[in-house]
Amino acid sequence: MWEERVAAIREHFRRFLEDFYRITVSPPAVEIPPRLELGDLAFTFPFELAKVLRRPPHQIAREVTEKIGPVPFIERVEAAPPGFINLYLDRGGWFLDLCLWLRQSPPKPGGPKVIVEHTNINPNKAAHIGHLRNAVLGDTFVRHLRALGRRVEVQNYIDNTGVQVADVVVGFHHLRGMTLEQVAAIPEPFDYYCWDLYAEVSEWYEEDPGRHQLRLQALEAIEHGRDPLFSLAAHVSDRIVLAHLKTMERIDIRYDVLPRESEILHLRFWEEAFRLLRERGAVTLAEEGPNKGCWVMTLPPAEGQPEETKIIVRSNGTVTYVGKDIAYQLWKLGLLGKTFHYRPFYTYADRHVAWVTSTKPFDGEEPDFGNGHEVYNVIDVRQSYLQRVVAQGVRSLGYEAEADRSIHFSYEMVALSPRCCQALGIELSEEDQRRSYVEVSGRRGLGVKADDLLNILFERSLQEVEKRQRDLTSEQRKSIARCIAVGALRYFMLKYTRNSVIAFDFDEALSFEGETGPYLQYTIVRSNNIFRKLAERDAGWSGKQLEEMIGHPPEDDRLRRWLADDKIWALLREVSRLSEVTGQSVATLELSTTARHAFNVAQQLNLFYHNYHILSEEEPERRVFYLLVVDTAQRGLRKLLDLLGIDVPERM
RNA sequence: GCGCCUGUAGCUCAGAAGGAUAGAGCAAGGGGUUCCUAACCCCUGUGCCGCAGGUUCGAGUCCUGCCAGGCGCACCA
Repeated sequence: MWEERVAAIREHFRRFLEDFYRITVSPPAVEIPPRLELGDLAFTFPFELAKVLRRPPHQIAREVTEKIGPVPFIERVEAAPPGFINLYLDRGGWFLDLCLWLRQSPPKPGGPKVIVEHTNINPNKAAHIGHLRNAVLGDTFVRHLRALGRRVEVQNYIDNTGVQVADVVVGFHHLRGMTLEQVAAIPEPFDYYCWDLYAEVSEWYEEDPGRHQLRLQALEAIEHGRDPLFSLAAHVSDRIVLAHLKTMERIDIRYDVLPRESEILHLRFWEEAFRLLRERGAVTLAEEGPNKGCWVMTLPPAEGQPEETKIIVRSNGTVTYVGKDIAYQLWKLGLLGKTFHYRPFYTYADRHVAWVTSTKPFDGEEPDFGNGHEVYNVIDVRQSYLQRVVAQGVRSLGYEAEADRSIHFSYEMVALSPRCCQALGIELSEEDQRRSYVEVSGRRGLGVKADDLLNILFERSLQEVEKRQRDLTSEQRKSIARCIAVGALRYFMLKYTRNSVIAFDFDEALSFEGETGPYLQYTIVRSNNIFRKLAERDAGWSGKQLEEMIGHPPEDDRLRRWLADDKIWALLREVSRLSEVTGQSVATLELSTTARHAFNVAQQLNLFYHNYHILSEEEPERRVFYLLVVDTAQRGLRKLLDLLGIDVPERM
């Protein structure tokens, strides 16, 4: 509700300025004053107008406030030195509109399809905290888009034929000498087993670099379907993908489709893309120089820089990673002219199905994936260069608009703080000790596994729940603890801006106090108890009283008087910014904006809870008003938590 | 060498598209529960906003230079 209203106010001022001063201006920028005494909105245009009109800003501000007359949604307008114009909202009308707005049902999905690709973990080891950041950002972004009524498809790309899987296959076959049957008999958690094996293989290679030959052989066997390595690779990657899906399901993250490298290969996506690239001159065969014999793409030169070229096809005829990625990106945009078949891979607890790509038609109805109007790739910042190359590939085929709609949702990595390394018993080199953080490395087995972190969070929250909820069953307490663990984790991953490196620290990640997920959950649980107690104590309470007050507010000026209380108004105004803030989050891909806003609302609601004792309020109408304030704030906060993927338990 | 990012309180981080007195959380110290859950609330202190110039009525925010740190720039994925 915020943006339309503010737009109307700005437009009102724009018209006034044009009529009154006979000038042409765009709607003036509006901001929120630093303190509530200074109003709810503020203009600074008098400072700019001062130059044009050659008059002091404060004089202009005073003149405008005197002459503007009634402004929609605004109760009064004041000029403040040295030239601000402060607007005070009509609190009563704003509040009632907010109550109604929060009762609207969410928009139905429609319009052009948006594809969001996230998670993309190599299927050769357990997921770690870095992957959690990716998945949480991606999933939260998806929730934001859906809340805006966008039609969203969630993809999780699986590189099941790459070196990382090959390395684990080498580990099983050559290092361990295990057969497929023996590997299949390894008990869960299989992804943990592979985590260790992967690190072991990496070390084994280093002892004798000649062993890298085995990796190449494995890659070749996997690509050409030669057993036993091919079946081993399929077993490893399928089983680990399943483990990843289950890990992510623990934090309420689901996927629609898993496009796999193996099908991209077998359906010859690259060959088709290569044909297009050659036909349209996007890649050229280098006849001379160091790249002789390679097909290269030229990147537009940065100003004053020499032209850059990127090798797409090696001189031995094999395609590079970027090349394959361009083919895949073209498919996502519906520009390849080829597509996959699909079969169900995993059914979630809520019956939602994650499909996986296939080369053969499915015996039943196949969904239609890909062909997105807009594509977001959630990948960490280290891939920025390659993502630029991919977009350039699309662009050089002549798809300018599609390249612009190929968006890299980049974010910084999760690293390990020195304290965290100590806690994990990791010995650091002298070089690493000097750093403020150490990069997570699957190859070195350096990292915190996602499931381990979730398990610790669960245990910690269970301890807290057990302290407080003695009368609940063990199952109920566990369910609450799970909910809290998810809230803590997701908020932790979202509270930082995306280009801030998270130096992972157990103390911070496991905190349930202050700016944390559990604080947000607790705020709702506690305020919700007011309504529960009310229902227990007051037989006449049905909740209808709230609707009654919205539909028929007191006819005298009581509502006005109640809302004159800045402590209450501050809370309600903050809640009313919901759509503006989340819109900002989507526009800037900065989801921490939503997270922090939710925290602000929670802080204000806690303050209100603390300062006003609602159930013992004796004046009945005022009590209903207080209840409506709590209800409104709670609805707003719940919407925000939905966007963050944080559920709220009944008690905690 | 080139490109991108970061530098704000003891620590971890926010700082609306330049605006009014630079904020949160944690940590430290003190206080609050016969009451709707103390996973809460209140009080207390700390800032050459990396440094130096510039643009502007106004700069933590924009520009230039420098310093420090991180990441990227393969016929690896």
